[in-house]
Amino acid sequence: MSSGLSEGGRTEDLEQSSCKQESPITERRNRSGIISEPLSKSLKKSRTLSQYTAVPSATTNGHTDSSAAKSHTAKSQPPPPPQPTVSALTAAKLDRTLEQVLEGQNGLLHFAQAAALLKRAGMEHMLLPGGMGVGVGGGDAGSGASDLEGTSVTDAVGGPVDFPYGVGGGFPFNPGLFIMTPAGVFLADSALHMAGLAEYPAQSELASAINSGKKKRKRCGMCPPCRRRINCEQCSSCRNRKTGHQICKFRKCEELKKKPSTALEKVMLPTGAAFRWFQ
DNA sequence: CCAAACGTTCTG
DNA sequence: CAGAACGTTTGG
Repeated sequence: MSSGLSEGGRTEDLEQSSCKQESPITERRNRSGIISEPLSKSLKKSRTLSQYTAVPSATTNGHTDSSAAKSHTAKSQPPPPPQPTVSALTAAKLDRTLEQVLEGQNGLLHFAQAAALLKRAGMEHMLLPGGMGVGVGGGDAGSGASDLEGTSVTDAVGGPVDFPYGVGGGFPFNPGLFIMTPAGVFLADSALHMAGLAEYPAQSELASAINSGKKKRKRCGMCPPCRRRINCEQCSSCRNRKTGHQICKFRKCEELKKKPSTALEKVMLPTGAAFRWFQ
């Protein structure tokens, strides 16, 4: 599969090549090792929504579409900028704090991510009543496959194995741990406490913070610009990085381009269909 | 402490 | 209004 990823014949220059260390191009890295600065690491670890939502369509076992998911990710994307936007699936490491996760999604928590967190916190037994073998927490989470950039994230996290909602004929997580709102799914406070993560800001806090526009927003990590991993080095932002302190224009998150107020209104779950606890 | 990048303010 | 510059926050 390593090579089968070629997106139909796209000119996979820069972006893809970064997966394969042999980037002939300017692998310019500053002293912190950033190659043309591929986003903050935290983002690299986030997962795309499609990774979760792609499953339901495949009825029961999501194993079917590793390819479907792929084409899904490579959504139509106007290729205005110099480089093509390859669906560089962001690496998935569970090694994140709740806050990071929360904020990473504009304050909304992917319940999959929440689940992962809870799992890390040793709550898998509660999440998975039947104790279905979700072998995540163990190996891959920590040592991690450290980085499945470009590899099929499906295997890593969010895949049917990792995140088997809908697999065993039902949602394996305890609904009570989550709070569903039109704006997304949050982790219930009780869950936070149980997981020993209560110290993290409650969603309400976060939400309000975001609402008031106080808190610095973060990239969604899912939009094409976010998935871009290299700077164009041509736009004004790139050229004026010294003084501008701005991310490459082509990498500027679409969510962040919007006004903070409208950002929250946007539901992260396209249809909400993915969250039917009862079915 | 430093780099990266978001938000705000300034300027054309 | 768009773009540049600055101030500030955030994460390593």
